[in-house]
Amino acid sequence: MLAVKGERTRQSILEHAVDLASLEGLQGLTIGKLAEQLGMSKSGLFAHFGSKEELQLAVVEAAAERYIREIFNPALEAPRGYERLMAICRSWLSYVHRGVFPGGCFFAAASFEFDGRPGVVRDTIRGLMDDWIGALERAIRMARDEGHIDPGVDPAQLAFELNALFFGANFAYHLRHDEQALERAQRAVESRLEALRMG
Amino acid sequence: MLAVKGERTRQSILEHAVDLASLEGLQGLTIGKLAEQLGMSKSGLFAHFGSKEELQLAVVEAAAERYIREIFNPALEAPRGYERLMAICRSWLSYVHRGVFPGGCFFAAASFEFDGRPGVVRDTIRGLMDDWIGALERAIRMARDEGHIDPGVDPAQLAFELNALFFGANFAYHLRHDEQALERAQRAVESRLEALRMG
DNA sequence: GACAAAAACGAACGTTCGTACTATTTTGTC
DNA sequence: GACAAAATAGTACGAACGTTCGTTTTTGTC
Repeated sequence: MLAVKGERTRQSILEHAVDLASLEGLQGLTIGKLAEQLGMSKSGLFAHFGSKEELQLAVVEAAAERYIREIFNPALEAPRGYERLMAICRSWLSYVHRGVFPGGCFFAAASFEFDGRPGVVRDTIRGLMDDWIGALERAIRMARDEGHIDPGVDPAQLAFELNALFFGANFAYHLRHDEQALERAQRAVESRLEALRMG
Repeated sequence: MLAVKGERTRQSILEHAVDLASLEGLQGLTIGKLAEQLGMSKSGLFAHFGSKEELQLAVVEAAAERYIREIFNPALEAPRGYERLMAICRSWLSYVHRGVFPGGCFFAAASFEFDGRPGVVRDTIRGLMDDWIGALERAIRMARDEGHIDPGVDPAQLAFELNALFFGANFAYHLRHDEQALERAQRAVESRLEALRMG
């Protein structure tokens, strides 16, 4: 339990705001609606952030924390190398299946929402996505350096492909209600990685 | 030139609206902003559609026409089978590169924007995406039936993977400004298809 | 060129948006 | 329990939203 009440309230606002934004988008996320759903006044909520843009930034940060907690950290328990790389992939697909964000992957949605709107929010999202792809590349490089996969593999290329499969799975699962989407992605990931496997 | 003036105006509104929506989203597309950019009155523009939702639906339809015209039809000139399948893939990636929609692929953005919002707009987008994936599957089936690729291929699986690569390319190219994104996608598509090729 | 129909306009509606203030309540500390 | 500080509420604002309606302009037909 945090020391001050303000910080506690702020966190619970953000948890709810992340869920709402994953459904309605960061633009569709509105201070009035958020305050109403939380049973507090617009101005009281507003005071925690000072502007809509600051709220959006805080929401993006909170979503990133949830993302790391739910996808990345669990996978770090797997031993570095091939296993961990595979654990990250499985973790990603299970994260969609578990419905960590009610509207599907927050960052896939935010990426497409903001890719054409210059500003701080866009820059933050881009930075986080760069971090994510970078982390994926690092996991690939580790697997390569441990001698688990073909040394000729291009980490950036493979990270691109894996991430594409994740986004594609999220799309098919959430928009098309394709129940097999996650299995399809899993199958594609496995056959791609198995083909690179060594030893 | 169309017979009636109304229809001409409607079309030019929609062409502009599609561009605007690809940048700001279908929700961010606003009647006032659109009217201002076109130098006409809000009410005059509004009268063409009767409601915001009808405008959104018309915009989605107009975007679909552009999509088919720019991606699909050109690829139909290639002979059916492996060549046409590859032509569709190339066409898709070049469509992103040519900037057919200023904010990146309209349907990738619309899919992620509306996947959590029930309603007619969402249903329409979903139907169009089903059509698109269906068309991709058909092209794959043709290539298979012509004996150009491995007869054991699962069209739905391969269509899923190709589409994922397209969306992934759009994401990396537009949000991350990864200039190599399209080449990466091209490379992934080619190696996936070449591995299936026969004869 | 007359004239009905179609298209575009201008002004206003009620609502909601983000934001700014001031007052009130709640909190943590001594 | 007093008391300053922090948190929340209340009210109001100008702007923008989608929408309605009556008027004016433009169009196509005879």
